[in-house]
Amino acid sequence: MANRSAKSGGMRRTPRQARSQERVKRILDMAEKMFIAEGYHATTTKAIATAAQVPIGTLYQFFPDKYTILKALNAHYMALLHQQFKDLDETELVEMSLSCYADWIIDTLDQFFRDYPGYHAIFLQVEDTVPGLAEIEADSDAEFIAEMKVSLSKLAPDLEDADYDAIAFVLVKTIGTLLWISLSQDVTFRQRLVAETKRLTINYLKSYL
Amino acid sequence: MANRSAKSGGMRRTPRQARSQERVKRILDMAEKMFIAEGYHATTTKAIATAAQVPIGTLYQFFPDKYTILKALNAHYMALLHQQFKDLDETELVEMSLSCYADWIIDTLDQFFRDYPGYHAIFLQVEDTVPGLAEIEADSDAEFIAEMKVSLSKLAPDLEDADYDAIAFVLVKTIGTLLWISLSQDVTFRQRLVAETKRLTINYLKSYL
DNA sequence: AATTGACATGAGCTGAGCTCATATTTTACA
DNA sequence: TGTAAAATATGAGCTCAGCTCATGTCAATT
Repeated sequence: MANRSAKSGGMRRTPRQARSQERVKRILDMAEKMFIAEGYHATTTKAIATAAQVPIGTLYQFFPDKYTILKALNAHYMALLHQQFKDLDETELVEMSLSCYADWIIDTLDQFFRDYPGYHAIFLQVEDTVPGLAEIEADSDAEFIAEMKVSLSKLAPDLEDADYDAIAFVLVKTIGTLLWISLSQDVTFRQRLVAETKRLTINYLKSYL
Repeated sequence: MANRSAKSGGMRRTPRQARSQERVKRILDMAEKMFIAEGYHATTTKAIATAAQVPIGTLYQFFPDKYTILKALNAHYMALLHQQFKDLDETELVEMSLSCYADWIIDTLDQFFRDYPGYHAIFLQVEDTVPGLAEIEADSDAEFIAEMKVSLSKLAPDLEDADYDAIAFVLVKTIGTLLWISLSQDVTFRQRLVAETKRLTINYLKSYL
């Protein structure tokens, strides 16, 4: 795994000596393994320190808090992902069609998720701050999806059942996400996002007619 | 506010007597206020109990844990949202165009968010399990958006700057969300979702040409 | 060899979530 | 109305996770 000790994001003290750099690396590696295996919340800082063969005090000498360990892992994964996308800027972009560009972006992200399953394993659990809340929200979405399926089959017949499943799933998740995010934007951009959500939705639906 | 005491989702004991129902209502009302004002994590169960003028033991007699209080609030909001959508099924759906349907769905959700700002206030903070992580992820997305903006302006000139901003924002968030969610689905549906993401993206982009 | 600053250590502090033994109130029914 | 059973009430205090800090050891620089 790549050298992480150079990263200074939020760290309390940057390890200068070789031995402490080694220790920081061990802490991060063990934390990653344990977050994947047991989950972020179930993994205690004491357990990380023990697994990394480091006293708890040493861990806190470098990391001000438990969060920062997770943030360091996130930064690491994000750097890996950025690396994947750098490749395009190098090649000739101009000759590419929009379709190709879209394909390339999506395939690259999809590939990243498959290459680094630890990213999903860790941050899926982190999302679930409140044990069971994510599941409940998924159930709630499932209801909306089921309702939209019925509406779609009336508004646009002649499609396969699997199509309605896919379309309703995509729309519920997409619309929900975009409008949710729009709430954190300033008014102007917020209204634009609502308009864009409609545009996105309508053009997607039209492609099925 | 609507009667919540009837909800039994995850509650340890269903209050039968009027006095305890009143207390449960007070707990939920105070919890909601405090979650909005101070945030979920910063609000302690002791503080909720004190504000609701109820001993801590009483709170835990009805709610097995702090999470369940939040889940009850979520269920309440989701019920309100479902209520909004029920209206459509009543009216004649068949005569509606797909465009109208999309508009209606999006406007309704947008209106819900405006009608109940507490929902966003509470669950935005809950998302931020790890203080600052959401911000970091937003920053990371901002980088991707900036890069995509450059690519788009090369692939599809003749658009306003604000257009590139909106398109890149929408695509980064949408593609990221859909592919992320797809990881939790079974293989068949997962592949379908990747295909749908491409379809969604391409049709949206084409609408700008 | 000495001085300075980086590094090491783990007992123990803090405070949040939650329990449980005991007391009181309400309900059910003869 | 009396009484047994069930529901409700209570808060001191337990557990345990995150984190601190006083006291030391080691490494680098002169």
